[in-house]
Order: sequence, then C-alpha cells, then structure tokens
Amino acid sequence: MDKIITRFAPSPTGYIHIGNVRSAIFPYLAAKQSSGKFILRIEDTDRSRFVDGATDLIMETLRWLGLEWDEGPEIGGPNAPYFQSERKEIYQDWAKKLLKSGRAYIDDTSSETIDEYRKTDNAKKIPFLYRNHRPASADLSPEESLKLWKEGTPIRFKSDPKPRSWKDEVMGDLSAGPEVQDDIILIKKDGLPTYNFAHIVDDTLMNINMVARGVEYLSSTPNYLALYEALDVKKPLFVSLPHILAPQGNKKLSKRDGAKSVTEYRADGILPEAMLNYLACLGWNDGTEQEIYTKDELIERFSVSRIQNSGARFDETKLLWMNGQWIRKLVDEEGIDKFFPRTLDFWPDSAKSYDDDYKKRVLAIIYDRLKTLSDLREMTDYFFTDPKINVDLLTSNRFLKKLSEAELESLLETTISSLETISEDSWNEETLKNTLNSLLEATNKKPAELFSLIRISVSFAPFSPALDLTLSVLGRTTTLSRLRAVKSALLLDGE
RNA sequence: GGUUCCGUCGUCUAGUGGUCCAGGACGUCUGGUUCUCAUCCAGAAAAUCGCGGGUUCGACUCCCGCCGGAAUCACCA
Repeated sequence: MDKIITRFAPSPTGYIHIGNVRSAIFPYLAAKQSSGKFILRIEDTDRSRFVDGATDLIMETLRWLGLEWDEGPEIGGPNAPYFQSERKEIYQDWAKKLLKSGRAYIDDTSSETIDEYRKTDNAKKIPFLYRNHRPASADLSPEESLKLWKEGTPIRFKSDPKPRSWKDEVMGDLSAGPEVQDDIILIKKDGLPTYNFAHIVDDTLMNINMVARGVEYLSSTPNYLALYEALDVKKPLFVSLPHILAPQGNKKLSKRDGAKSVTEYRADGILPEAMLNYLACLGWNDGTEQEIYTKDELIERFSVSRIQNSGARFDETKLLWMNGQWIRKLVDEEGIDKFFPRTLDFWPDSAKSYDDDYKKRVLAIIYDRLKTLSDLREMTDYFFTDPKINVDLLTSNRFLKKLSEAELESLLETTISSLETISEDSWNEETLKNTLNSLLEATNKKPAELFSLIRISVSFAPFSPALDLTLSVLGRTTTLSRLRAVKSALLLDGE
C-alpha cells in the first residue's frame, strides 16, 4: 500500500470541539495504518480571527487523544515552518507563477464595487460570478501584471470554468458544472494568501496525498481542481467528512449549541481511550460487531471507504457507557497500580489527607461502578470522612421501616459485639464475610434488613460496594466507631 | 434562489438482488446475581428500510420522479 501523507490543518481560532476533531482522527488513522505521515499545520492566515493560545489548545487536545504528529509545531520537520503566517513569500512566489502563466491577474477593485456587482446581479436574478465582472487588469500581459504587482494588491485566479468530475473517497464519484467555478482570491490585500490557495501550495510542497476535511469544502472542490490544473501539480485523494450533528435538530454541532471542547471531557473524567474510540466509531465501523477498540486496533482496521456518508449525531450517553467500559478494561488488564495515577485529580477533598495506598484500596472496590472518573467525588466521600448521621434515612429505609428503633438499636448492639471479636489483624474480607453470615443466622434476620442497617449506618450513602468489601476497606476502628455513633443517635432519638 | 451532497429502530450502525416478515450496540423496560447502586448475565419492546413508480421470478439493495434534511454561494477557513 502507498504511504499516506496527510495533515490536520486547523485555524487557531479557539478550542477543538468534538464536531471537528474527526478531521484529525481519521487522517491520523489512515496515515499510521500505511506507515505514512501525519502532519500538523496551523492555518493562521486570517489575522482577524486569530486567538491567542489557540495553537497550544489544539496541540494539547491532539496529544491528549494520542494523535502525535510527525511534522509540525514544536517538532519541526523538513517542510518547516508549519505556520502559514510564516510562509507568506512562498505563496506569493506561487501566485506570481500563476501571474506569469496568465492564469491569474492583479485586481484592486474595491469591496464596495464588488458589493454593487453582487447587488445588480441579484436584482437581475442571475447568479453572482466575479468572472463576469473582470477588471481591465485581467487583460494585462503576464509581464505587465508581474511588473505592476506589489503587496497590497490582491491577486485573483483566472478561472477556467468547465464541467469537472472527481472522486471522493467517502462520497464517491462527484461532479459539478462551470457555474460554481469562479475567479477566487489567491492573495489578499494584506499580502497573505486565502485558505483556498494556501492549502494547495502547502499540500503540494509537503507531499500530502490525502486531504481529509469536512463536507463544507465539497462545493469549493471544483475551484481547487482548476487550481491544481493551472499549477500543474498532482491532486491528492479527497476525503469528505460528514458533520457531527448537535443533540437536537439537524444542524451540525458547533460551539453555538454548546459543543464542549474535547479537553473539557478530560476534566469530566472521560478517558482519552474512550473518547478516541467513541469518536472514531461515530460515522465509521469496520463491518464487524465490535464496539471497543484500542488505538492500535483502530489503526489496523481503519479504512476511509467505510466512513459513513451521512451526518452522525453525538450521543453523550453512549460515550459515558464506553468510558465505563474502558475504565473496567484498563483496570482489569493493567491493574489498580497502573490505573491509579489517572484518578489523582478526581478524589473528593476529604481524601487529601489519605495516602495512595488507601485510595487504591477504595478504587479497587469501586471502579466497576464508575462511568466517569469524576464519579469518584460523589461515590467515595464516606471512605474518607464520617458521614452525617441521619436517623430518618435509616428508619424510613424500605427494609428497615418495619423495625422499631429499639429493635434497630439492639441489632446494632449485636453487630458491634460480634464485629468486636475480630482482631485488627484478621479484619479482612473473608473473616468479615463469615462473621456477617453467622450474624445473619444468630439474629435470624434477612440480609435485606441486617445488611441494609449496617451499610447505611456506616456510609449514609445511596449505595456502596458489597458490605464485606466496604467494611474491610473502612477498617475495624472506623467501622465500629460509626456503628456505635449510630447506636447512640438512635438511643437519643428514642427518648 | 442556484449548485452539491445526504435519507435503515429514539440514537450510532450492519446490509452491494434471494440466507432480512431486516442483525448488533447505546438508551428504555423486565428478571437473575445473599442489602443498596453499579457491573455482569438472560429476556422484551423498538425500523410499513423517506414517499411513489419502474426493472426483475424476486429490491433495503438497480433506475426514474417526488418529498425531507444539510452544506455552500467571502480579500473565513
């Protein structure tokens, strides 16, 4: 297979959200699969939309997802620089080539005049095409144009409108008529190129042979085709990526509908593995029924031809499910010790004073009910701090409400004395399980009653892991003191 | 408005003329796992394959028309 050299070419206008990160993921997978190259190029030719720090945000996102680039900012490479703003002369040289071959012209028509053209055409109900209004300078000889051009004068492409057809790896065979081809701006008044021109120059220079971008570029492709021809350079493979749709409606997901940045999900406790997996499988599948893929599996199975050609809706619920799957997969495969560092930012404040070893023990019994790492904050508080005793919660429990407070108190008394017989050294899951079981027999209570009582007394949480595990991690001292505290509270309440 | 693209369960999708009265996953519901919540397991409901014609012995799959949705029409990318 030919090596695929491709690129992700964002504009530094803000963060990357889930709606546009696919145009990084898919080309990355294609490049890696073919042992090719994935290049990061920053398209910062529009200085009015430039946002400070956006490039860092973009790089951070790519790195978090594990999409390392082979050439680009901070890494360098044979085609540096990778910021378009630093490549101005290159584009101007290429534009001059077009001037020289008569395929471009200098044009200082004011935007007011252009607006007027547009208005009159609209009034006449004919589609506005700039090539119907070419200025006199379009007829200048190449030598004159070249001599007259100076920075500050825009350069326009002299289009060659005719029916064009091309192949898109996702959409299939496409075609468009001459009516969509026009004299597009190559070099702007500020001397910088437009995207339309710059990306073709850069892609050519960087030997890029596959261009993946959103479907919004589909309608400009005929113009690009004309440019490739006029420049006499090789065309890349075109890959059009359908949009990701917002949760409601049929519009593409955008920041306006509150599309979160990819890294915001990191703060929410989403694993990069899950995010990559989810995003890759949104609008792509390998034809099997597999749902969970590692990055290496994605690289191995990926194919552009299996990218869906209609838009896909972003479904956070499924992402959450997938994240839970990944938490379990990673812990089960790599163990708690290796997984633990990922959880560091997500423990409740009350956990601060506890050592890693204790937190790991908590994690080991709780991880299989996490959907996100941030669930840790709500789910583990009682392991680190004594819960607030709430007698009502206890007495209104559906299994306990048929017992009187006196009965509950005496049950607790029995439990305490029974647990006291376990020494500090033998306080573990197994002993606890046995003790709890004999307690069940001795008291002649249903597990629903006895275990609910103990569980609630010790946690006052809506749920907890299995009782023997919970008590074993809490430890002898804490367990007993919490049970005693509830017993006294019950006594007080009864008076 | 012109041009282009798209159209299978609520959602993501499998499906390239018969093996599909349409399969999987998320979500929902039910049951099981000594208490809870979750996991896990078992099961259920859920798509007249956008609509209408045609081709064919046979169409979700091919052709035509229509409808619906989206994208684009910048000295933005």
